[in-house]
Amino acid sequence: MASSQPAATAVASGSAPERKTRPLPATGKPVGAHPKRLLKRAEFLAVRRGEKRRGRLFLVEILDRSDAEAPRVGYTVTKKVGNAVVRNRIRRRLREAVRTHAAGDMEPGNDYVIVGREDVLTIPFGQLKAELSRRLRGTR
RNA sequence: UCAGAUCUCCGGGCUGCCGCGCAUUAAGCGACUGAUGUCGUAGAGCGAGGAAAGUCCGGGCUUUGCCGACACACCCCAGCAGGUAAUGCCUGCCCGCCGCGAGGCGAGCCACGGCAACAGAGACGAGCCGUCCCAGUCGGGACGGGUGAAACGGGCGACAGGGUGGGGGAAGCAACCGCAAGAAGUGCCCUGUGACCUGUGUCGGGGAGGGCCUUGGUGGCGGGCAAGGAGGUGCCUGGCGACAGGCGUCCAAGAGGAAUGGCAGCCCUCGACAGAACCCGGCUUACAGGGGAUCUGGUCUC
Repeated sequence: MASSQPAATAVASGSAPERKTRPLPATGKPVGAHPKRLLKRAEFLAVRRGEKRRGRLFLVEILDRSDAEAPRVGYTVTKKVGNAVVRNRIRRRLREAVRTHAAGDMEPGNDYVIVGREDVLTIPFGQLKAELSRRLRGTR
């Protein structure tokens, strides 16, 4: 399964590529804008047919829409990971990580669905950003 | 000072940067439009809870039904009196049980049926032993004894069915209304000899279409929807109290697959349960830690 893949442990040890596609300004201010969202159930179901990249923190599904429009992203947090407060916090952390860091790593014409797992709640935000950015680029 | 009871309040704070939702601006800036304007942007403002939860009760509101009356069915409630828009909620009192106490708990109508281990002669209807009295035969009565939770006197609201009294039409914001779009097809049945009209029936009244099967769809925009209301609070008046009345004063989340977040720094007691979804009133359940008031029991000192 995903948790047994060496990629997950590579991130935990900090040896993964740390190149930032959107360098932070000298002041350390986070920047960026939210990408377009996926909202409808049919859209989520469509993305399930695409490429799946499993990981310790989340599962990423990617579907190429074969057009040049801006990338879109949807978030899924199942009830299995916790109550409403926990699910809200996981989704918000993922959204913030995408906005401040990983949005530039998404390809135009693609739809992304990020399924958050429980560890998103506790991992340091820097690791979350790096892992998310790396998984969206597809780097192993 | 310790232990406890009841009621009540709070439930991380501050600063900076970035981000989100809502409304707003003597129309600041930009774009579009013939135009009222629309969109973007920029400022200042506001932005989850005491339980927002469970969805267990009660209402508002909406629709359904052409309406009204009565009966039945179904569901709910059950000491007495009161409060409330209303309740299964709240208050007072009575009764029962628990606690030294402050207090706490109660599923508390009626009659009938049923049940009671072990022990015990005998357990819901009878009677063992002893004494005494009447009768002086059968027998009847009183007191005492042993067993037991309970023995002519009760118990059983986590035993069952029944009755009485009181209350209730149903479905729910994915209700519902408007706009746009889509679909409105085919066959059968009943119908002015009255089909149909809330679960059923009857009566009065209304009344021209009503129903079944099949097919498609589960969707878009706006309203409902938030400056709120049976609202909180202070004082006064009435009341034991719940509460009511009067005067003053304070309350600006409003999404729509769903905003209230992320990071950094500092501080403390190091942060529990937990996320508004039409709106209120209750109940129940979850909860780290802390504050206040009143009261009870003990201990110490004077």
